[in-house]
Amino acid sequence: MLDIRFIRENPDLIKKAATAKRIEVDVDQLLSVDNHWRSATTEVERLKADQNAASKSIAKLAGDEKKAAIARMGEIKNRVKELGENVAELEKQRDALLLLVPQPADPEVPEGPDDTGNVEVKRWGEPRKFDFQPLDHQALGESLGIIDVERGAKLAGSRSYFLVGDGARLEWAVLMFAFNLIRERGFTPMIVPLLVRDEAMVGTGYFPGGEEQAYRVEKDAVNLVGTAEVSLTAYHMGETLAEADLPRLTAALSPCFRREAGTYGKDTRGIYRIHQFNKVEQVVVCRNDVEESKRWHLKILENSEAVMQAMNLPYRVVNVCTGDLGRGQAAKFDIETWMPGRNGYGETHSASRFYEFQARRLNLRYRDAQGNVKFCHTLNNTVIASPRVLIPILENYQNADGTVTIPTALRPYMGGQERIEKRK
RNA sequence: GGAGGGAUGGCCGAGCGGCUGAAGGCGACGGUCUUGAAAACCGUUAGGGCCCUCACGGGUUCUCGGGGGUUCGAAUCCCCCUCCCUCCGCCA
Repeated sequence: MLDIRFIRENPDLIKKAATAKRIEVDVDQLLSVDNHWRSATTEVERLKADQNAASKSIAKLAGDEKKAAIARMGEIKNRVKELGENVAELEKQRDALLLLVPQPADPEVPEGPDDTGNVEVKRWGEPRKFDFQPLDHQALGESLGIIDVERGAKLAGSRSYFLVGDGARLEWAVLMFAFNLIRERGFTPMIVPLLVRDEAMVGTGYFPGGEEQAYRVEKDAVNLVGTAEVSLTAYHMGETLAEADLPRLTAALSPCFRREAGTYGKDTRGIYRIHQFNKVEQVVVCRNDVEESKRWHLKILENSEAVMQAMNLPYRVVNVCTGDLGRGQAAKFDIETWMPGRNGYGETHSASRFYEFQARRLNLRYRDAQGNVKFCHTLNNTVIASPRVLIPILENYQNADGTVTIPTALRPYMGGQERIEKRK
């Protein structure tokens, strides 16, 4: 959410920013409703001031004089009520529109229509040259007996899967490796609620707009999170922190749930795009300082690069273009990892910075050294998301005999095991 | 799931229809005192919105868990919701 005052003063900037992001928003409608709301507010408040003053004087009166004064108040009361309802209605309309206004992309974000406009900014590692015909993760997983998509679909529908034996163990290994790494880098490990109220979804910017992507438990009016970002970022929702408490660095290991509505037929092979996965997520809540936000953005990107480097997986970093940014993101870097089965890079991480966008919605603030209350800045990035990351691991580490070598960084989490062989 | 009790400012805690945006205490900050500090004393100490102002600041309104209602007037009365506590039941 943006400051309405900023929007009032810079409507054209907001319109341009929305166009660049390919997000439809009626700024003129918002400002018109806002204008009506402001004049109506001024009017009601004038009336209420009269009312409050009269009430005070009534307290001092007695007898007939008091009765007469009270009788006179009836009319003003009705007008206040009527106008007050109007103000409340306008405010509701305004707030609904305000939630749709996007955070403008930062100047260094490339302009572009969709992910084809993303700009590669870094490349690490060399894609492996195979001297045999490599398999993709699906074929590998099937032949090794560690990924079972067919049975997943049987009882849970498409985009569901089982990990079996060393597949399940590899998943836990990669998650624990990442969870430990991020802890060593100063992030407090957390286990978080996965079913959250609408407040948390709205606060982090997923609602309104993302309702179709979330599983909802209607009976209890809660939603399954698509990422622990929601719970971690909303952790201090409604609080005013002390500046000394910032930055807050947290990380969670959690299941994530996504309906993937509107993606029928896309990425249907294997476990690339699925309804349920596990992820270690890192979240930063810092002071209201653009330069500091940018520094943290690079830091959380580096944290995740360290994970991929430790596993020696080739990847590239892309600066996500305007058209591919979400409503709240000022800038985003994706890490795309080399996946031989796709003969290309596939997204494995997404590092976002929001400035105040989420903090305003969450009413997440801090008191600075001068005693001023300000909105925090928030950022987040994937540390590891699995089983998607099993794709590059299996595909890059496969051997001619059909086995898969386990990356050395993960072996301590698999009892020292060095390779995955066909399950007996 | 059933029966009760509760939610007040940074914290503790009083108030239980008008004199209360809120006593008192603690904490924090500023000052007096002191070579310095402590103690003592004095003072300051919530947030949001709207209007005026270049600004300093001023006016006004809202906020005592959240929403609605009663009333000329609500922290105080009524209803709904959320959360916390106690007891009973069920259960990983």
